[in-house]
Amino acid sequence: MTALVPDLEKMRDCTSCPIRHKAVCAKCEPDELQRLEEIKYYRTFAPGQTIIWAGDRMEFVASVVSGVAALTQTLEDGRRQMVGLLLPSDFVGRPGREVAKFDVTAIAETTLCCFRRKPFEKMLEETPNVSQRLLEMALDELDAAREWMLLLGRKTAREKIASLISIIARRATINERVYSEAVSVDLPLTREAMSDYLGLTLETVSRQISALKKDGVIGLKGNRHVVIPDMRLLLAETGDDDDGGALL
Amino acid sequence: MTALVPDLEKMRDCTSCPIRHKAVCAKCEPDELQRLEEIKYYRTFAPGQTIIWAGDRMEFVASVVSGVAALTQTLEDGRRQMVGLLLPSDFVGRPGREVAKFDVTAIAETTLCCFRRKPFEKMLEETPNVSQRLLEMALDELDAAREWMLLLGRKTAREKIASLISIIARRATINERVYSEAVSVDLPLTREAMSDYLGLTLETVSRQISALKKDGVIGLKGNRHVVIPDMRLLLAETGDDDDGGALL
DNA sequence: CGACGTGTTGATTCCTGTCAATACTCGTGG
DNA sequence: CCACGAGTATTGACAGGAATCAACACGTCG
Repeated sequence: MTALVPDLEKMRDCTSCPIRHKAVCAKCEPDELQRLEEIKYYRTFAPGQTIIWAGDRMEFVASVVSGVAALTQTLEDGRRQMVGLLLPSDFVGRPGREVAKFDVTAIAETTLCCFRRKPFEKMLEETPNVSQRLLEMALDELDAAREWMLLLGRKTAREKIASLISIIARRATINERVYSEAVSVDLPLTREAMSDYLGLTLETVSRQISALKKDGVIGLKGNRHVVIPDMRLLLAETGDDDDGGALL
Repeated sequence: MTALVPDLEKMRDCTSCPIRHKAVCAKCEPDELQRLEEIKYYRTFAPGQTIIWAGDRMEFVASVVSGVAALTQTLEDGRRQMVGLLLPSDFVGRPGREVAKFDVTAIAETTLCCFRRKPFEKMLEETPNVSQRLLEMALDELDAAREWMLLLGRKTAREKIASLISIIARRATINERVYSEAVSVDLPLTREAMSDYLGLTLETVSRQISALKKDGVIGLKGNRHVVIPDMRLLLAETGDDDDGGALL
């Protein structure tokens, strides 16, 4: 496991950062990177560890460098909904807000590149390359959130599962896009995390995964590894139109 | 009705615009406003009229000046989900995207202040006052979308209705915040539009409204007008914690 | 008046949640 | 080495809430 954790010492230098060209700093010039380096520090969280509690004062904003984290909300009686899945290069926190609105929890071991909030907000004002990149990212997030609203509001349990798997598969195979060939993917989520994400119970998640397996749409190798014999079969189960619905 | 429609001629001048201090132009200096005036034009849409179809080329982005519009998504078999409710000062369209991703439909008579897309994108790059304001608005929208995800994924039909009414009531009474006194509100939505927003059928919406009425949580004056004898009663039905859940 | 859009209410079905029992996986420690 | 336990996952029985199908009421406009 530790092999996947970045060497924090080496990463003081932004130029060798794995998310350099995708994160909020993507558009920065060398002198702007230097300013960022002055206000940044790294933190690593263990799986299951809470990064931020809703209601906490936000001392920093951050980029996810590696790992997976969840943005969740909870109703007073305990019902929980994941409202965002944070992957490497995603941004955490909301500039201009004092107090966190959502819980942030590490799902896998997760390393953040944190920026002290106040200086970062100052940079936002003075550095269009940062604010413009953040704007792009926020608009992308907004589109993703809206896609997810369709899933939560209108899709059946089976369609939700098929959508989730196809999204993960799609992201895992961005490069090797051989459409009709078998693809195999690791689910970075437990059944419970999936249920939080999809607005279902974990029992229903489990049942629908079993059903998709029984119907030959997917195969299972262990609990977290999925084999997709024919992506088109899976996409046909998502309820989206044939272009795959542009989900993420 | 026409009394509510702004006089388009008078509004060539941004300084007298009703949304001047809330829309994407809120932070602009006089010279920047002038640049905006050069690329803007007004359009008015009748209730029910489609403003943009998903898949259309986006020729413009816009601010809602008056009225109400809906951002919706549709599954191939016709299931529909509203993913945004656009009120005066809200922004329509996504800079940097060629093709619209969602349908935009006028619910009431709606006037837009449209900006030709290409020149607007150029301004975004050159005018931090615009891009920073748009960033703020996008982050607010993102928070609202995430609140809505909790509602769609985890709330019961009754809680959804109570949440919707309390949000509308809250927005309608921003100034006169006498908490325990009766409030009355107009719902700007049909039952069908509510069902699209809440991820329910219109029958369920109707039934739950009747149930809340029977339980004395709300009163009805005609179909579109709601009286709330005690806001705390209504808030207790939303499922949120007692602070009202910060929904919008 | 009749037609249409809108809204209400009823009967029934079925999908998903709930409660509960049972496997499986992976460490730890005897 | 195996037993034990905690965390995770599967499966079953059952109940309940919302969807579906259908009939009917209300208001407006021609």
